Amino acid sequence: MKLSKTSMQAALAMAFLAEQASDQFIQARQVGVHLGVPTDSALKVLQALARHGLIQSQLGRSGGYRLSRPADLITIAQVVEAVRGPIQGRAHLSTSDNKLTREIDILQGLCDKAAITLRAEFDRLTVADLRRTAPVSACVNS
Amino acid sequence: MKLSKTSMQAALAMAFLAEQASDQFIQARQVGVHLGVPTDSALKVLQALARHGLIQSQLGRSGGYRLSRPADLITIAQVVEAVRGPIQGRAHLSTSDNKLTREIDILQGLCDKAAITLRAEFDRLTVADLRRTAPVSACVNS
DNA sequence: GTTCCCCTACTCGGATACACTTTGTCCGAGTATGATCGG
DNA sequence: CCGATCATACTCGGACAAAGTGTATCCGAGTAGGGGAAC
Repeated sequence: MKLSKTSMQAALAMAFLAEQASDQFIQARQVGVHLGVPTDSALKVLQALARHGLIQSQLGRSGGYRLSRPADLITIAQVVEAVRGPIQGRAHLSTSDNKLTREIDILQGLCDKAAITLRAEFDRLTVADLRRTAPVSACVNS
Repeated sequence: MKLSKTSMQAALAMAFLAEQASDQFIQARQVGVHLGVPTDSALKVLQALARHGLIQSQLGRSGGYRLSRPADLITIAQVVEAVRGPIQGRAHLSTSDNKLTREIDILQGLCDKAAITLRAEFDRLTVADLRRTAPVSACVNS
């Protein structure tokens, strides 16, 4: 399984916001500097996260972004789904007039099941876990 | 999780070869017709499967392809890895000079773990299972 | 009848063009804060 | 001293170009089997 660049940026941005005071708004510019990406790119990610309610945005002169709830209540699965859409199984093949529907259905079912397993895996890790210094394997394993 | 078009074609081609007599060579043309794709496309898939030893190829006038071992000894994971490369976790982000290495490592570990889980899921289903008429959920669940 | 040669049908492997997804960048519009100006 | 107005700094949302990945198609080269001709 691979995490796209955008997903990584989203997770790292969330970790960055988690470091700040909970009542302070952080500007997209600062997030971009921290991630080493242009402000526009950071903005895209932050906007997606805000649309899904993971962070709050403040308009105006002293605006910015902050977490909408404690970091340990936000899972990586939620972050990834905010920027990549729902984690779900898909079997890419035009279900043409062939009689292969049975095999395709079986493979589709396999994809669905794998997606559920995958999402559960990503749900075990929270944004707060990204801040811990100790190896996180135990958390994922538990 | 999603299965690419190529992966689906590979799995369906394997299921098709599993239907044939075990000592009979099937031409790429026939596989293509069965899948509803051009012969060239089927050829690409079959060549990849042959390179990884999942099927045997016979050159010459009456050549073709056949399974190299019983269908119940070939898992979907092996088929997918033959055409898509190994199933492994990757965190797409340039590990620049930032001090984000800890967070990136944690996310990379999560990807690796997810990939292992995913591969195990795909290893539970064999090519022979694609031929069964009953729903295969039980197999995947067990 | 036997042997040699050629012809055909197929696979092999790379190369190339196309399509789709992902990524990066830009622009106009809207909003809240602070400063300024007039009463 | 107080309130209205303007300038500023930020977000919002869409649109668009660029890059990467996956997909489809084509071509020349090589190989095994069968048919035909010569002996």
